[in-house]
Amino acid sequence: MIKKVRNTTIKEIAREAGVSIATVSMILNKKDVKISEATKNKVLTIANELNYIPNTMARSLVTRRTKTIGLIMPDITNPFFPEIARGAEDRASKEGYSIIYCNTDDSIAREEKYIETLTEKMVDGIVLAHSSDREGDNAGLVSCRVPIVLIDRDYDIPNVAGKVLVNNKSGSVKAVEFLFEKGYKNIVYIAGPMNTRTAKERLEGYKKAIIHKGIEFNERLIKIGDYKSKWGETATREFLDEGVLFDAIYCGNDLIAIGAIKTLKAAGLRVPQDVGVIGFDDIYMASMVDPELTTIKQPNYEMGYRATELLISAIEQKEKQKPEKILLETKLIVRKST
Amino acid sequence: MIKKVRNTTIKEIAREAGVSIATVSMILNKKDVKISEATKNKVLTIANELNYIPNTMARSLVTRRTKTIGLIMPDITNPFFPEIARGAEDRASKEGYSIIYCNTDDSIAREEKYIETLTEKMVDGIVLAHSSDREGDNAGLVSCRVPIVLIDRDYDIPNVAGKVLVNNKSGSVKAVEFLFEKGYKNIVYIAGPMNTRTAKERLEGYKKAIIHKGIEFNERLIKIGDYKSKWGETATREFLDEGVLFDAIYCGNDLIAIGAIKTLKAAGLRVPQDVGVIGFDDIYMASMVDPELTTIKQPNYEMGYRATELLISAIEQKEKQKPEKILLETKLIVRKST
DNA sequence: ATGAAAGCGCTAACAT
DNA sequence: ATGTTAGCGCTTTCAT
Repeated sequence: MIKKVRNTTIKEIAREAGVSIATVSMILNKKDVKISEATKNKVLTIANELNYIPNTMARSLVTRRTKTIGLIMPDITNPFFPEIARGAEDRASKEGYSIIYCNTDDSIAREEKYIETLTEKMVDGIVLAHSSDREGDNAGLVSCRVPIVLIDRDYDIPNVAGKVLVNNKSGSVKAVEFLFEKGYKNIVYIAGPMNTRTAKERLEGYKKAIIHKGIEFNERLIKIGDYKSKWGETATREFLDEGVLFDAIYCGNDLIAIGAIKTLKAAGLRVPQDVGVIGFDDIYMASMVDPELTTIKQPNYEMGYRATELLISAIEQKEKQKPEKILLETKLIVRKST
Repeated sequence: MIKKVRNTTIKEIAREAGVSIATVSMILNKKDVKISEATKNKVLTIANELNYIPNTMARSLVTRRTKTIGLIMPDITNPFFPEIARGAEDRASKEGYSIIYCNTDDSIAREEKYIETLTEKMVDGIVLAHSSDREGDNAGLVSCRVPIVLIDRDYDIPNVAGKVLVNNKSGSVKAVEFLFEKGYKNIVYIAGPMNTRTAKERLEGYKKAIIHKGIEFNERLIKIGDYKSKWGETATREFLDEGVLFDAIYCGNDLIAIGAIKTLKAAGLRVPQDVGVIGFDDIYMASMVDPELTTIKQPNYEMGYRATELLISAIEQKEKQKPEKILLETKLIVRKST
């Protein structure tokens, strides 16, 4: 192996300065409760001259902390995650923490393997970001011995130190109200699968908004399926075939919206002139794929940032506190051409 | 601080098995040159029962290796990098390495800070991915004591263990030949800044391709500017105003292409019916922003993957070898609607 | 105000 | 085939 040049050690500094290693250690760690200015300066100068860099391994071995955090997510290549990752890294580096990042492709096996690896590497905590709801099957997490902060998920495991969630309900309200403001009168909703928390909350928001507008809720106005563009196509087709009166579609997520637009255009309808479409900017970050599309954007950067913040505070807390839950608001990103 | 549950140690295993810690260590590290099957099994069983997880800190302290790699890039949020990061992580985890990732925003100061942090954390090597060419100013890198693999850059520093580059010239040839195949006859080129290696190589490729087609190269056919969409707009405007005869534009990168298309459309020209446009899928990953756009895509995933591979081999090599240089080919991604 | 010494958990050379 | 031992570089009581 390529030999690594050996670093200066506190031992060398101690010898050079004519003091003990304990003294050097105290000074370098600013625990200089009772150290004379003279020796302090001497040691600091020498450390600087010798270009001293502390050996984190040695330190971690005794302190049992590494100032490293694990970030587990399905796939950094999915446009949903880079912002989360960036937010996490920004917050972490601010506090001197580093981030080890891991892609699981949503595989439980890989997740468990990573949790073990991260444990070996002695990370101080883990930020966990999933793409989809997934209940149960958290064996790996449950046995994990460091604090965990969940992003966009709301179930309980023993070591959750916090959760950072998105206010899906208020996001839905924003979307529907935007369509009303734009002058659309009859807004239908294509929802995702109701076994997911997000879909439930988004539906609630839709209902709330139309009822608030004085419109009676009617089952015919919504269609429940999955978060795929194919479903957006199908559902839109069904609305058209059933002769449901609508001039705008609110979509449970961006994939559904993409499908809906496709069907509308195929049917000779113009978007947004004939039919308004808006969706939750969810999986594929439609705002990036089509900067012209109006969407409800999730605060991904902030999620990563706040989650990491929560985690660090849990790590550094003297006492274990009850898990904190942060609810972040979405942002309406308006189609430029409207 | 929240107390971390203490792990099983080899000492405990040794006591339990009635052997010495050295024996346990050897067995667990598969350096079991001369260990009886009996004790080997006994130790392995006990280790398993006790749910033993090695303490990487302690190991690293003596081996001086952490099985961790640093990945330094400008910004994971820039669509150019997630694929690189994913490629790197895939290759790394295959070999049991973890990746610490760092965003520099192309700031030298941040880069140097990260190199110091990574050194403290004792990473075994660094993969460095810049967004743009940047000559000189490599103080931080030069003094770095672990092997470095450069992505998409070709300058020399003492500890480069390798470079993974893109074949820009052949990529240009591909782009121009594609336009010829599509029936376009007069292809002009809007280039980026000639102080960058990429721009130089791409221009060479353009020249080679049109000369190969039997067309005489003429300075009026190219315009040199920068890698921005504004420049794409301006240059296209100039071509039109000067009355240069063209039916296709090859753009030095995707931003330029976006600008070019904008100007063409404003001038009432249809793309690709009236004018063909193709660009190098460079900074903003046009293929993602507009899946319909034909582009020359850089092999980003592969860059990350191969760079990490090179790095690992450099790390594990007994002898230092001369830096390896890998040249990767681009891929033509054809507009779906053509 | 400073030093001595124990030990974090492990590897590796050397004994036996 | 297995055990003994000396560190790796640092933090942290406990003395002085």
